[in-house]
Amino acid sequence: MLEKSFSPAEAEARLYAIWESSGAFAADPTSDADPFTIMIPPPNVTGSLHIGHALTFTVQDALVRFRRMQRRDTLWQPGSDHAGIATQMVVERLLAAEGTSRKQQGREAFLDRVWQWKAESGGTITRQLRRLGASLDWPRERFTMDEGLSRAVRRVFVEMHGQGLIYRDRRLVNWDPAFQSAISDLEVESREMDGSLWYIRYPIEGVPDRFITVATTRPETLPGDVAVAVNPEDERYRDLIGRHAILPLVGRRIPIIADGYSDPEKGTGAVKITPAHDFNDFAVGQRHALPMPSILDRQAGFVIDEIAGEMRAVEGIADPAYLTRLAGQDRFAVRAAIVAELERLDLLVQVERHRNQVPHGDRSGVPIEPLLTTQWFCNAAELAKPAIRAVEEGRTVFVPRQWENTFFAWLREIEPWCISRQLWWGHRIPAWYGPDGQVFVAEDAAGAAALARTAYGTDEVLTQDEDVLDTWFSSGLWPFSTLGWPDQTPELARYYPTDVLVTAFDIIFFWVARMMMMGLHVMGDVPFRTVYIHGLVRDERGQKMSKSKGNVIDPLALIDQFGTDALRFTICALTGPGRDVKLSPAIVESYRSFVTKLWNAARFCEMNGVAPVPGFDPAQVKLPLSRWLLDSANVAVAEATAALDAYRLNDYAAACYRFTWNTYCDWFLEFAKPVFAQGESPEASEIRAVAAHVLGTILRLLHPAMPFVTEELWGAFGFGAEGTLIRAPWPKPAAAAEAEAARAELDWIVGLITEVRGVRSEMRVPPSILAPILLRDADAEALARAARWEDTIRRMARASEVRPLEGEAPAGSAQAVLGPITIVLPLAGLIDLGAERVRLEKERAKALEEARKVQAKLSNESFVSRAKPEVVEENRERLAGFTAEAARLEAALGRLG
RNA sequence: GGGUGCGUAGCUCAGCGGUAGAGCAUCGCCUUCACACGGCGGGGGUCACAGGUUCAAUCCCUGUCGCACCCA
Repeated sequence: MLEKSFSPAEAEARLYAIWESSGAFAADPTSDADPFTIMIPPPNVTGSLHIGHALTFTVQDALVRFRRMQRRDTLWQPGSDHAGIATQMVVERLLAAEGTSRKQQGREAFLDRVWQWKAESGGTITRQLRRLGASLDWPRERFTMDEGLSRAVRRVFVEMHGQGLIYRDRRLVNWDPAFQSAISDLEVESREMDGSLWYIRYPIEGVPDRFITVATTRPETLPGDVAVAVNPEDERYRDLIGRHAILPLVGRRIPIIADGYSDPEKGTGAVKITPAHDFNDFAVGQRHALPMPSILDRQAGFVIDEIAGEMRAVEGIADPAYLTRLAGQDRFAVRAAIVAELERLDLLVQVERHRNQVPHGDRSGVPIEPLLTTQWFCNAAELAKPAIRAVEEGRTVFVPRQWENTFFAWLREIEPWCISRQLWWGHRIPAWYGPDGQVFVAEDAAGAAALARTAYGTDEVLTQDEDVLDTWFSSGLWPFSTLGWPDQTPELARYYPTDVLVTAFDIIFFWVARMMMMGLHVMGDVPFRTVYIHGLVRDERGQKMSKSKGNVIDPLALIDQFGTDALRFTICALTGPGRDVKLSPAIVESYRSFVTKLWNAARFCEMNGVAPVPGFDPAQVKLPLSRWLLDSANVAVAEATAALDAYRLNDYAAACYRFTWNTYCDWFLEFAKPVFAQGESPEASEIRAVAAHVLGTILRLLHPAMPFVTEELWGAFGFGAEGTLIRAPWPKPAAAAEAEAARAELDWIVGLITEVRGVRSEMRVPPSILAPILLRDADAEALARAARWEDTIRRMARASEVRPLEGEAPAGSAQAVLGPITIVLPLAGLIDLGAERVRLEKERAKALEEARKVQAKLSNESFVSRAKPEVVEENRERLAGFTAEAARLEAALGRLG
């Protein structure tokens, strides 16, 4: 016997263990079934399961379970990435708490410590994914720093270096002073800040008392200025072009140049140019072949080494000793000092309050400093071309389609990708330097040594590049490195390209684009055929969840409270393509009712002897009720399948919900009750068999969304051994015999019951009072149906009997119109005849209003002549229907007296 | 500033040329032997606004307003 209620916690742990230990999640490379592959977007090894994970992994698991049931050889590849910066931060914090540091420990000891941390704490999210029911092929779990994946990284690096797609360059990069590492454009977020715009006047060389005033948000970079730029069209400054200004505080002469970058409308129309500390200025500097002295170091402290030689004292304008004293100070202290000195020298014209966008490191949270350094770059523009083409040609398709524009927009104007990071945790760059600085790129030290021997003719001491690669470099290889590449494994041949990548839009640039570029370059084919982009999880007010807002919802807390199935079904029900999901505990609680409803329906079945019948053939059923249910189930199966095929999880959930609750529970089981009450009869045994069959269909349909409760019921009913629903075949529609007739009959019964219930409820007849149902103007077929279903009608419509009306309707009856029939409910003394008159008049008015609208349409000459004939015909029928209904209601009113 | 998406019942959303729908919430009745995490019934919408196309517009087009997000 099923327990009175479902206990999620107990069932989840038990069933997951059965699935996992029985190998139910395992892909089978030797299978001859069609493969279906999803690569997990590898979560950070430092991560723990948050609600966004719950969304994306629920979607993935639902798709995987669906395809597995469709007999596909399913590989859902698990794993995590090493999260260079995040992980290094975590371990550095640990060291700090122990009173030591990364630098004190040294590289090797530090890396040992990170691996130790990973072993102890790194598996959090993989444990949590099991609670979500995720059916990942765990024995295949990979980590981006695994030896195999590291080998793939080295191989790709070496190959691409050989092809000129990876190179060293001295460029301006986004420098994170907190991490003291370069970061990529994507790891920078601009934040709007309250700042100031400082107007500073620079004296013009050789023109006493003439100044040019520049406006800047970053006065601290002034010592690095190498020019003042004005727009060539700007009349105000035309005569100054070609002259020189004297750089305040420094004393160096800098040219006044003409460049379109300078916007006459902004500030004063004259801008200071600091190529080593601003991306726009860097471009100007390149155009005009200007020097690029740096005045900030890796800690964003002030340094004068590169300008010291050109500092000179100029009376009232520059004093080298002042700048020298500032050396070593932080950029913000230097800003204050420089502003103060300019003010003292009367070179500060004014200060305006100014809102500006300040780039910040997305992880460190500190302002980013553009810094001129030598780094490794990847020629992303070149790699982007095949990726763009693949999407243009539909070899990879985004769902929903509009995200392709986002993808294109970013790839079409992509900058070189800075792939080196000044960190220790990550894939060390496979480049070695000879004594003269010559670089040798090889997969290992021996390979580099061989190259060096060829170059030098002797064995020289080589030192490996200190830096590591951007984590996304290894993540970009994920779809094939996890399958064994560079080895040509059976898995690689079978599962690449993968079928679908599931992720949120915020990761299109970071990861999707990089996998596309790397996959096409290395494998010569797209990494996935479909990219399904889902929304983000928000709170019930639509706000993005964040720790600082305090509105985060912990998925594990929801699971503890309501069960995994409730959370998963909620997510499915709310996940339309590209739609954000607004989640709250209350909504999960309300969907838990559905889990409970399913459980109770099954329990009711069990109590009534419903059990799977071996060899049951749906095509052989005779009763209209059986045929109607099977036909309805076919519709549900078709809807659910189509919705999952189209990644419409919400439609899938709704189709299952509707069929289970509104059809199976509300009508079918109610209709079945009188039959079950008969005990043993051929009729009852057919209904029991059909009930079991369709319950099995429901369990299979719902399994991708609610794996645990469905699996539990599957086992309890003996549809299969415990834990085998996960591998049961996905249901297919199977035509029910004479479904049309069955549907007509059941629809009529449903209509009759609904009408009677409505009248009784509106006339406030208590359910305890039974009243006859008298049918006026009913034809033989209707009367036969009423007779066949009398028990059911009596039960569900609170009727004492159902029979044709003979003679006149008893005085004081309530009436309702059902097609050509008028339903008469003799309730003299029980109802308020005035209220009944009002009710009937309202009904009649409604029918007349509808008839009037349709009539108006049909009276329109151009409608009749220009609309499609079937639409015109349809409206003629509607008019006839409403007119007849109004007439019957009119007659009913007449009978009221 | 450029782009994308969205404004439909109190809330969350579906519909997308011809009858405006669901879930939740709400109201009324019902402790009927699966389920009160329930059953039955009801109310509730000038489909943001203004033009246009069309026999017909919530749906297509244009513009306006509002909200959200992305990029600069």
